[in-house]
Amino acid sequence: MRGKIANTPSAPATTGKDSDGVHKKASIHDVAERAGVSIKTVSRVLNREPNVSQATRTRVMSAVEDLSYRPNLFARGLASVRSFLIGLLYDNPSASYVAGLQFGALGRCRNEGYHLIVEVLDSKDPNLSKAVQALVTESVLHGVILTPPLSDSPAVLDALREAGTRFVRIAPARHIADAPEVSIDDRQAAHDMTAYLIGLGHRRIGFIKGHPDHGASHARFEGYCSALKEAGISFDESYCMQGFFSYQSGMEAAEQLLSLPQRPTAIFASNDDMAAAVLAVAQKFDLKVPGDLSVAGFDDSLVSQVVWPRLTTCRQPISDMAAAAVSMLIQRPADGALTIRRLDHELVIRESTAPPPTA
Amino acid sequence: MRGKIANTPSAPATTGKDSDGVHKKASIHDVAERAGVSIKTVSRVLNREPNVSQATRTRVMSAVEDLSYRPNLFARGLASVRSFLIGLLYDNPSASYVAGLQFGALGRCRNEGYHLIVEVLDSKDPNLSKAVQALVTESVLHGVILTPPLSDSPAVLDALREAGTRFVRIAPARHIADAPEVSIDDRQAAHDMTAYLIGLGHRRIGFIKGHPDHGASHARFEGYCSALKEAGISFDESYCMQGFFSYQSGMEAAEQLLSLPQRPTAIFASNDDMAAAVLAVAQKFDLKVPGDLSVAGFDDSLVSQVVWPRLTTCRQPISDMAAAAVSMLIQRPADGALTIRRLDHELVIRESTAPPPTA
DNA sequence: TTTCCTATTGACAACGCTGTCATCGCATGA
DNA sequence: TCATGCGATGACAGCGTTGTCAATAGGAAA
Repeated sequence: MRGKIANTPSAPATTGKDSDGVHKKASIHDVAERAGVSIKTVSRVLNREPNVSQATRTRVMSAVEDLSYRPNLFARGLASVRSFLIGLLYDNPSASYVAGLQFGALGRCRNEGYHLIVEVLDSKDPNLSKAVQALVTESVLHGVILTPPLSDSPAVLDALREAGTRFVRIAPARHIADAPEVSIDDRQAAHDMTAYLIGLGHRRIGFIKGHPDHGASHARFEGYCSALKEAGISFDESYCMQGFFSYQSGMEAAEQLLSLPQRPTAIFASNDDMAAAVLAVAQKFDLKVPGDLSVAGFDDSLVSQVVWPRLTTCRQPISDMAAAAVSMLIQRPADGALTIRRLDHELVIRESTAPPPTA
Repeated sequence: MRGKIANTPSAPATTGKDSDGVHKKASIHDVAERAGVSIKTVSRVLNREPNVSQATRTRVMSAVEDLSYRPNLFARGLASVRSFLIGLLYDNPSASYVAGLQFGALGRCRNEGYHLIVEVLDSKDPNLSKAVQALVTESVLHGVILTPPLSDSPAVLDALREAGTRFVRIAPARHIADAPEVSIDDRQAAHDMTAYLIGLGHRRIGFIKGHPDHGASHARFEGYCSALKEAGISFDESYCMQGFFSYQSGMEAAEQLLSLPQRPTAIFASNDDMAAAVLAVAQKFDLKVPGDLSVAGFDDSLVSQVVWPRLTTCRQPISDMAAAAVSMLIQRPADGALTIRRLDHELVIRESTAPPPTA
């Protein structure tokens, strides 16, 4: 306030401003002084520790309010084990997938007073484990969220264990003891979708597999097979193409499927991007969707609603999964060591599927 | 090494492992001891400070290597002004836009040894400025990157200035003195696209505006108008629809445009999502693209390649923009106070545009 | 030779918080 | 009445860095 005539009415607080008009941040000492207690008591209140009288508690809280005090993240992290920082590691799957995860994680983080630090890793990098190690030693994360295909990378997993950093794996391929994960039941979901197509009357159902490095790919394929089996339809290898979750790979697979002498009346692709590619190829083959060919995807990503006809797909609650992962990270391990969290999927029926042509 | 027979040959390092097999992190003291210098000298080497002899420098570096030491982010942030943490603030524009920005920012951060902390804000939130303030006081960010529509939010800008936090705005609507920004020339880009359509022979060109809160929206509209004017085509208000960057809004706008008695032969939408919607509506109206109707988008997002026909669009180097923003944040303000950084756009011609039908 | 500089290095105090342990006051039970 | 226990509080020492300032050595200048 020096050099200025302070004619402002006694403002909400007397947080000092320096000559630049920049707020000086209040520290725990300021709060303590204002509340007439020791800094330790302030710390107690802020961390909801027991053994503080209600009276002091309110007094401290109002001092906090007045000074708009927020504890310094760095100081906290340095002094205690808790760091309030969660890492989200990914290796560039589709934009919408990452964005969805991130959104869910952020929401939960905000509620809990945590922050999210994101990091891209290259799962093909030979120095992957070094990179992970560097990351966690440097920035003392409370825990990290692993997304596919990182969820199943031994290098990453080992590095994290070595460093003693907690982690949660999203949609991993394999279960690992003591490695918490959250996923949907991909097998069941793919089963449901296939069964739905069969229910429409389809018998020749093509399938485009996902990237072999992604755990979900295998599960989805199994689900497809089991539904066929259940309906007494014999499995035909030529109806199964290897895709890689990319639009491009979807096109190639679709070209082959639709060139078959007895072409399928329905194609189930392991994700929406590839399903969208099927749509494009169908147009090229002059096939009407869904009149001549039904197409189903997986993920319920933006793409599925942006193409025409809109895709029948399977919605997985990506945001909820990420939120759950954050919660698992935050909650102390003691609270019932629930290591596998499975969320519900949902079939989303749109215009790209219909009964097969009555030939 | 207590309680174990150390028969390993003198391994890369003697980083202690405790009984859980978890690496104890090396601190600057360990490095100092191993190199036979004081911690301050280690600090000097790590921060590339002058006045350290080459000999000690190498000695320290090899100790760092041996112990795979990485300085603790929190301690650094606490002790110095530099924090190595950059905030990316966004308010949920399209997934691909955010993902692109984030990717670019991450790459540059990694190179510079910085980390990225992401945060979602709600630009409609009346407590927005409080939220920003809380964020920056709490976590001592080196600087933040603002994405539209946050780039133009007075609440955010004021809160940041008040807190003395540096920021860079991505694609803001208005220039503000001393507020660094990075953008493309949206006006010119839209001009180019419109001119391209005119060049194909189109005279009735519909336009779908972007969200009015986004700065780029106005600039793109201006570019459209100026290109028309330049070609001597009179501006027709009924060919201009208000959109909001969403697929839904694109559909509504397209419905209206295509219902016009004299419908346009080309439609230029302010982003790809809306352009994709135009494609869908065109199909509903039984119009062939590009035979009966040309469609152009903006952004070169994934969507533009996933629809059929693929969209002619304008690529803006989103990743590069974010990377540039990071650089601007990191580089000291003294280094030539370059506050506006403008990157190049690029027209991407695909299958959704062609000469108008020869009626 | 002596003096002065400069390049190199180190000791030590922050930074803002939490953990540990000591202290105080008051109610309880013997 | 006095010891005992417990709830409430505070003093103080770190956490792992960087900033400040002092100390030392070796070379140039006088």
